[in-house]
Amino acid sequence: MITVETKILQPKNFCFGRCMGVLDRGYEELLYTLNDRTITRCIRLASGLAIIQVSSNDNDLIIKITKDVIEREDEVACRDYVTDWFDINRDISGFYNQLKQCKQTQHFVDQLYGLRLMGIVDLFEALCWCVIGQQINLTFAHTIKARLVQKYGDFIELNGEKYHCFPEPYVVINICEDELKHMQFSRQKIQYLYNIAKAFEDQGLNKESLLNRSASDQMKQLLLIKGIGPWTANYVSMKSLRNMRCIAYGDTGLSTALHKYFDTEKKPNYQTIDALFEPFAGWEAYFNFYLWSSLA
DNA sequence: GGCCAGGACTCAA
DNA sequence: TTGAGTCATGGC
Repeated sequence: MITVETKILQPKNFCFGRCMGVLDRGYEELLYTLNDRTITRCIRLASGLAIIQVSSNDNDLIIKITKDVIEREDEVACRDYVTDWFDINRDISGFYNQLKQCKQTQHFVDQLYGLRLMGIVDLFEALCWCVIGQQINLTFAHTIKARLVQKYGDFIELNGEKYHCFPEPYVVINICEDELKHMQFSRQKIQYLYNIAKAFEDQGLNKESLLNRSASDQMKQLLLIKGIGPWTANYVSMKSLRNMRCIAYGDTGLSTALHKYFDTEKKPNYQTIDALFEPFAGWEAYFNFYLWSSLA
């Protein structure tokens, strides 16, 4: 194993610590570890698995890459990964301008300054994570995800520590149902996970082809999979496909935040939500994300 | 013990 | 197209 270091210039309106905070919510999590202002995780490159350790100084994000062999394209791929993960290449000053116009939420600009819409780069992982988290509490959702990752996710070791990736679709398809039941996945969730994995393996679903389609086509494509409903399609569009015009309608956290800041009903309907999001046209996903983050 | 949780599905009317 | 029932288990 060898290690090389590369850097990304931090954009304006960026705060590494705040971004890290989103990842550090006290849940059991095998897909990354946080310590000493560094995030470490395993990622899957075209040339194999790599470990990246992301930290920051005043001007840059610093990425240490550890891998058996590191070519030039691996460095580029790692920088691309982190750029996507932290949503680096987006100028969010337009969002902040809108936020300042809204008296109920203008304090977010200070409270959450520099926070980026942290992504889930791997589309398959994003979809599975949504299904796992549907209608169960997040603590338990993390627990059963960790069981799946620990048993079936590829990993590499660094300093005696294992770093896992989320399992690939062909792996998930071949896990027997009893094993998933034993991990306490419900029958419904098991079928939904199989459906997603089959869409990737048998029907050629992948992130690159989806990104070549319009946002509404992306939604239609995702909703064809049994187990993917409006909430999941919007969440994944926001976190993985990076469509900034998504709202997680029906989300309990979103309802809680809107009730808190705008005195809506406890579960506001579509019309109410759309009206409140209207000033944030083009930044709906960020507004949604900031509303979530403000509750943490 | 009861209600709720980062929902989505089926089925009836 | 809308509403009730179902899934399924941990956290509080």
